[in-house]
Amino acid sequence: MRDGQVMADELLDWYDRHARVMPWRVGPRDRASGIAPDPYAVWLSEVMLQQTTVAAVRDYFTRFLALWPSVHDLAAAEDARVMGEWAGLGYYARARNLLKCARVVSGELDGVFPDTLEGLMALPGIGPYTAAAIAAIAFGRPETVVDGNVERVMARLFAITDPMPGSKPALREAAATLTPNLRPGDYAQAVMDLGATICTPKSPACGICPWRDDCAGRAEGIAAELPRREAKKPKPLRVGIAYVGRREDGAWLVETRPERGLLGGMLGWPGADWGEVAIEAPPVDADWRDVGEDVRHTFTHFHLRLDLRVARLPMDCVPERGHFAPKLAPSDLPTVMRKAFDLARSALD
DNA sequence: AAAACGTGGGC
DNA sequence: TGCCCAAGTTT
Repeated sequence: MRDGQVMADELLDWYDRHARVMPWRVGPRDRASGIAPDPYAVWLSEVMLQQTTVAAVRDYFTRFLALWPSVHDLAAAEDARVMGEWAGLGYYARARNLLKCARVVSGELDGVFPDTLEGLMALPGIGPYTAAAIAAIAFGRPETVVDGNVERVMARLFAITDPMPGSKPALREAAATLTPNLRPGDYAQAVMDLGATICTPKSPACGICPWRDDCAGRAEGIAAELPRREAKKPKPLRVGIAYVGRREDGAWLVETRPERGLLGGMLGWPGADWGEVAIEAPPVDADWRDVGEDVRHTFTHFHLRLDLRVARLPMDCVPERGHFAPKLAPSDLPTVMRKAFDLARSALD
C-alpha cells in the first residue's frame, strides 16, 4: 500500500475526470468561477441521501430547494406540507428531524449551520456520517466521512475480512488513514462515487479502478466477497386492514399518524395496528365492503399484507377517527398507503 | 446495543 | 420472484 496522501491524490485525479453531475454538487469548475457550496443545500442533500439512492433523491432535492430556497423558508413551512413533499422517499423520521433542525438553525443560530463535528452532531437528524459530510463538503474540514460505500471500499482495499457490523471501527480507522487535508469534500464524494460506480457490491469493476494496484482484496481474489456481514434475521409477516372511505363530495377519510413510530407524522388510512392477525376497526359505522385484492408491501423489518375495505360515506358522516381531506393528492401518501389508494379507487368507481 | 425505521432498483 | 442493498440516525 502506498502513502495515504498519494492515494488520495490519485483518487481526486480520477474524480476530476469522472465526477457525476448532481444538482447538489459544486464541482471544481464551479468553485473556479466563485461558486461556494451552500451549507443548507449540502445538509438537505445529505439528509435525503441517508440510506437512499442518488436516483431517488434527485427530484426531491430539486423540488425542496425550489420550494424552500433557504433554511429560513424551510423553518417557516407547515409540517404537513413538508411531510407531503417527503412522501415516497421513506424513513419519515428524517423529514420530522429536518424540520426540527431547520427551526433550530433558523431560530437559534441565525440561519448559520455549525462548521464543527460537535456542533453539527448536536442537531436533530445529524449523526456521525452527515456531520462529517457537511463539515468536509460545505466547510472544507478534513473529517473522515464513512458511509456504506466507504466501508465497502475500505474492506476491500485493506482486505478486512471480519464481518460487519463488528468490523466498523476497523473500517473507520482504515478510512481515516487516507483522509486528505486538501479537498476533503471532493475526496469524500470521490470515495462514495467510486463505491457507487466501480467498487460496487456485486461484480466490482476492478480492472478500471484507480486503486486497483493498491487493493489487498483484489490481490487476494476476495474483493467481491467483501465486506462480509453477519446473517440477517428473517422478516415476519404482519397483517392488517385499511379502511378507505370516500364521502359523497369526493373527500377522503384519512388520518395523520402519530409522530413516533412507523410512517410517523404521515397521512394514512384508518385501521388498527398491524400484527399477527388482522383486527377489524372501522373508523365510522358504514357499509364497508371487502375489496377482492390486498396490498403487499415490504418494510425494513417485516412483510405486510393489508386487506382493504371501502365505503361511500354520507355528507353527515362523523367519523370516530381521522378527518376528511377534500383534495387528497396520492403523492402526499407514503407508498404503502398510495398502493391501498390505487386499489380502493378502482373498487369505488 | 440491538432493533426500529421505507422504498425502489438490480439481478 | 425474492433477496440484497443504498451518501444512517435514534432510542
